[in-house]
Amino acid sequence: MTQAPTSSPEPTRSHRRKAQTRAALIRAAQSFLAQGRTNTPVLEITQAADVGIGSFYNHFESKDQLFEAAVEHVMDLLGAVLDELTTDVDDPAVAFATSFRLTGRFHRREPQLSKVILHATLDILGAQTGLAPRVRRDIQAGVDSGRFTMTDVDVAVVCAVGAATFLGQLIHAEPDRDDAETTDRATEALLRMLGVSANEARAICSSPLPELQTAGLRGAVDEVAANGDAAR
Amino acid sequence: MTQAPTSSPEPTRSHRRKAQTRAALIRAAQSFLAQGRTNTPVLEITQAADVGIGSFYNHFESKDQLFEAAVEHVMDLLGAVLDELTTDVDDPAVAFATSFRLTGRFHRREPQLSKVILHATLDILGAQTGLAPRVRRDIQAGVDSGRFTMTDVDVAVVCAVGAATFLGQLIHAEPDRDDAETTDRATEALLRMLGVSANEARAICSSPLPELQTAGLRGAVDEVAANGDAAR
DNA sequence: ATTATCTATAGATCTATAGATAATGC
DNA sequence: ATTATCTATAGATCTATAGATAATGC
Repeated sequence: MTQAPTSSPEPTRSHRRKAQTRAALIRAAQSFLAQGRTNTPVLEITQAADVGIGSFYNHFESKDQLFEAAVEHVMDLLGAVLDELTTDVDDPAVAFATSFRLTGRFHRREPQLSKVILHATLDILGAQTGLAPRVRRDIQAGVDSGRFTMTDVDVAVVCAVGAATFLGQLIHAEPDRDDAETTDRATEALLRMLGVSANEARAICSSPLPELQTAGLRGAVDEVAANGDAAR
Repeated sequence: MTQAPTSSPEPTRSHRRKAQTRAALIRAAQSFLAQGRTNTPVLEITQAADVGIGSFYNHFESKDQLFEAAVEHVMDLLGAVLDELTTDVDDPAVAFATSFRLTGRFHRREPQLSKVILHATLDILGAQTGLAPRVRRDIQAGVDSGRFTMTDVDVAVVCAVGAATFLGQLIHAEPDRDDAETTDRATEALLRMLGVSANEARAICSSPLPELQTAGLRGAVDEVAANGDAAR
């Protein structure tokens, strides 16, 4: 049991229970979202979450609002994972590559969470969290420092984020495919697109990667005590 | 009025009227799909199509089936447009670039149809029609002939189709952006990614493009006589 | 005679709340 | 005393069909 020294630790037991109910609803919503079943009745969602239907309306005004929160939660989680594993990377090319390579592996490691993101494709590009803002930051830094020769940041971001998203689709569609190898090839291609030499791109994408660890971060993002996971 | 010498010309008047009803339902479904309003009640859809609700069940078994047909219709239209304008292009790099550049312009030229595709993102990659199969064909040809040095076709397709899709999002999100210029830059970047030299990529994307004409093809794809459009 | 359309609506389904119950906080 | 939960359900909404109407095909 990782007892994370998490952000807002919800002082009272009542608060913790409320947060658990909310987290259970969000988890249930994610499982339906991952299947694209967005017209699932509220009652069915609350049953999957194992809470009374009345509790739903204590937390959310509508199903859309719940689904929105469920997507945001995954985006925040992915963002937290990427930040956790890319601190103190100075070279923008390596920073970009690391985020991209980790995201590719995330699709296989956390298929349900990945599918939540893929089913909300239209939110990815403009989101303030998740992969897109980090890709933008790294590409901008690479352009500013002259590391990248492709200077249209908007276009570069669109290509990279689109590729990351569709890469997820490919990884889900072909369960036998080697996700790491496929992802690294895509990363390499994108680095070349950005203007990194073929040799260097290959070297960057062959370098070791920090271990993708999502489980420990869930609680932190949920702002829910670790025992929330036991219910699953 | 272009009286296209279209495929199945539906001999009797009765057949033509039936096809019109179906086309009206599909057009209405597209306008809701473009807004992402997939839980719109059947009655509201039939009202938008200006047909009785009973007619819906003459043509489709469920709303999902209608939406599926509506998406397929757009994919077929885009596919027909691309084929129309890329016949007798021999160089795979030029063929790829032409399809990609035309698709980019399609987003601005036919925003509603484009949005139908973007809201069905998860269908794009695996579709048997639309951009994806053409991109795959051209990239495969380029790899086979040695025109492209990037040899992982699956990965290349994922990057290109993802970029084309998210490019559409960008073009819709920023109405003042020059769609042609933005698209050509993305195409150029992807050609470099595939292994075409920077100079050549630039030359290909600066070369003239056939005029994108979608209106004339709608009827053909609808398999509906030209007067079907008058009702709009 | 056949076929596609239309309107009206029965019955199914879903949403959102009222009111009861149980637990916590002070 | 307050707060979050629960169950039961009124009322709203939606689906899908029955049966009537109108037009075409032969």
